[in-house]
Amino acid sequence: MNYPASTRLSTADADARFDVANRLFLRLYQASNLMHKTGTRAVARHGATTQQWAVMGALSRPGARERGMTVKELIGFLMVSRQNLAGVLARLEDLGLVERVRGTEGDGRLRHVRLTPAGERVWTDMLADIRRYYADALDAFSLEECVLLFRLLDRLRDSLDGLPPPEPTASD
Amino acid sequence: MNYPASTRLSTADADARFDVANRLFLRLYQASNLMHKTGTRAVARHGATTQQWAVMGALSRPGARERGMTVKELIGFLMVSRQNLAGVLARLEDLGLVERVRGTEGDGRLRHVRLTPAGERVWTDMLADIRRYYADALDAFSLEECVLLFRLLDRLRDSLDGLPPPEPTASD
DNA sequence: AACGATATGACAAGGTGTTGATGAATTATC
DNA sequence: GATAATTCATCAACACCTTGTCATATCGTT
Repeated sequence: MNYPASTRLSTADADARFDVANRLFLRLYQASNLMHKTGTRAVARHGATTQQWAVMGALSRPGARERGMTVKELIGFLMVSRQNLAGVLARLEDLGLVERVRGTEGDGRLRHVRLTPAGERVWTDMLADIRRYYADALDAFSLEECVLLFRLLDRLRDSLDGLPPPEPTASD
Repeated sequence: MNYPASTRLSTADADARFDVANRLFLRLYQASNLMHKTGTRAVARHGATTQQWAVMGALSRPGARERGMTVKELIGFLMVSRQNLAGVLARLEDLGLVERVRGTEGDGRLRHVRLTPAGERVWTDMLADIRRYYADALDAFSLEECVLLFRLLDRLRDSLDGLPPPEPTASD
C-alpha cells in the first residue's frame, strides 16, 4: 500500500477498478444465488429446478424441438460440465420428461436429447409460471434496461469463457 | 394478464420482454457458472473456492476486520442459507483461517466470525491473484461499463430479494 | 485392420446450495 | 420465575457443480 508518488493517478484508477470489480462480482454471486432460490420456488409445483428448467427451455426452442440437442451442444449452451449435465439429464429421464435417441442417420456416436410428449406438456405448464416470474423479477426494469443488462452479461460471459482454462502443470 | 382490447400492442411488447428476460437469465446462469469455475481456478493454489473467497473478502473489509461479523450478518451479506454458510465456515475453521469468538460484552448469543492471523496472511496472498483475475475478466470493460453492470445487478438482486418468499401453505 | 480423435456413459470425491426438523443458549417480556 | 422470541449449531436429504479417471462405441484416417 506504499505507492510511489509519481503513479498516484494510475494507482487510484486501479483501486477504483478493483473496488468496482469486487462489488460487481459480489452482486453477480448474490443475484445468481437468489435466481436459483426464487426460480426454483417459482416452478416448484412442477417438481422442477432452475437447471431442469434451463435444459427444458433449451430443448423447447424451435430449432431443437424436433431434432433435439446432443449432449455436447447442451454443454456448450448451458456452460456446465458433462458430468453435471449427465446427472440433470438422468433425473429428467427418470421423470420421463426427456429421452435420448440415437440418430438413425449420420454420426452414430451422437445421441440427441429430446423432450418427450410428457416433457412438452410439463414445459407448457411451466411457461405460465416462468412468464410470471420474469415479469415479477424485472418489474422495475424497462425493456431498454433489460437489453442493456443482457448485453453486458453476454460480454461478461464471453470474457470469462475466454480466460486461460486449465494451466498446464507440465512444461509440455 | 387481462388487457383491454385497446392495448393490443402490449402483447408484442410482452413477448419482447419475455424474450429478453429469457436471454438475460440464461446469461446470468452462464456467467455465474463461469465465475465459479474460473474464479475457483484463480485462487486454487491457495486451496480456496469462490465461496470461501467471498466469506474471507467479507471479513477482511475495514469494518469487519476487528469486530468480525455475526452469522446473521454474513447470511445477509452473502445471501446464502444458514445451513450452507455453516458448512463453509466449518471448512474455513478447520483450515484455521477463521474463528468464532463469543463477544465478551453485549448479546451473549452472538458469535463473531473473524479472520485469524493465518487467515489474514492467506487473504493477503490471495488478493494478488484476485486482482489479476478481476483485471483479466473485465479487460474488455471500461470503468463506466463496470459501474453500469454493477448497478444493474444491484437492482436485479434487490428485485429478486423482494420476491414473495415461502408462500404460506396454511391460511394463517 | 489398426490407429487416434470424438462422443458418450459411469464412478468417485469434494464443495456448494436448498429445505426441513431438532435442540440449546441467551435475551426480552410478562 | 415462566414464557416467547432470537441466535446459533447440527443432522439429514436432495440437487448441483467441479475435477478426475476409466470404459465403450463410433468415426475418420492411415
